Amino acid sequence: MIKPILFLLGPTAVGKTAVAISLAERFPQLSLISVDSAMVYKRMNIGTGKPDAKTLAYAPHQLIDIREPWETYSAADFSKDATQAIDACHARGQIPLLVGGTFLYFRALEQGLSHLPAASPDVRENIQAKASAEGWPALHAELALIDPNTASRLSPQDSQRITRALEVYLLTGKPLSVFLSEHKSTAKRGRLSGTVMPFVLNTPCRAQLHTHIEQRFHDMMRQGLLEEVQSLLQEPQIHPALPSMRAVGYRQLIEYCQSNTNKPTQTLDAAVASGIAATRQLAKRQLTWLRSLPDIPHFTDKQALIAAIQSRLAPFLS
RNA sequence: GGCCAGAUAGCUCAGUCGGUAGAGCAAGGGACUGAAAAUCCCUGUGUCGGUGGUUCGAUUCCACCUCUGGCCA
Repeated sequence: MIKPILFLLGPTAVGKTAVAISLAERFPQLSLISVDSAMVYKRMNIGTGKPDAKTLAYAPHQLIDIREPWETYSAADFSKDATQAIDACHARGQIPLLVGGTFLYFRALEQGLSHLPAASPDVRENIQAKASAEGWPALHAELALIDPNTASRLSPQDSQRITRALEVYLLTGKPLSVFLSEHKSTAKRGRLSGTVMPFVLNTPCRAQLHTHIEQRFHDMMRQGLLEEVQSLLQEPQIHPALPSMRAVGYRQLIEYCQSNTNKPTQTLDAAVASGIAATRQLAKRQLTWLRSLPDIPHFTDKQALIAAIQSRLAPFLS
């Protein structure tokens, strides 16, 4: 008996959520699971394009609102949570539909991750401190001594990956590249208990996506995105360096709020414009992921996509 | 109407003491293993406002014109 696992992926602002919700309305057997690194955060609603409370009430999404904004979430957390959610879903006799635009999460879920140590805030803090004193190239050089393989594929400026590679070594005494090659040799794929059926919702053309992005950002502003950001900033545990606060739109409005408290160095219009640009850049990176993913059926029309998913699903809907 | 300052990449501007030009941002392509809405790599031909003049050669100097700001009437 095949257990289907639907994937619906696509760039931001193409309307994935709308498709997922209309499928969920049509087929009660479907159960939605969000694949989104920003929607996991509570109280980050408008800027993440999260469905509103009313929608979530009749089309519940799992893996939304599962973290505080000052907490972290990771591809590994997602992989574990999503696997669990999928299994639970199958156990109830439902079909999971995973929707989102965080491609690393999809990949981690489908291909698995190496057995690496979890992030350590202390270690990262030390690395960060050293970097601000000596610069990233110095740490890159240090990495080259302990893990030349990893160092050679990283830019001397790639703060995030240099941090991670050093962290893995400091925590285990083993180079990251060794972990990665072990994973490759054991090739533990297919730990997902089910058959992945992926679909892509794409835009007919880039210009149209850009238009949607711009309109959507203005809609978010009308819905009170600035107020949402301001009220998040009120919370004592929240500060701009958090991963959650670096999310597209939030980061730019935070910069505006902060420049504004000291001296008005930036206009709100400028902040909005740079938020829109950041969203376009996100979409561009997502499109790069999509191009690297072979053989997934693409749709630019929502109705056609819904019909395709429906027919793929037909054998499983009794 | 007069005077002054501008007009150079999609935007903001730099520059060429005359040898056809370059930054930031935007944009495009790519990478991606516990922060991924993150982090990083690569990509710069544009009637240098228009028309004439000087010159071997003008985006650069000169004249006129057009447009935009500012000041004076």
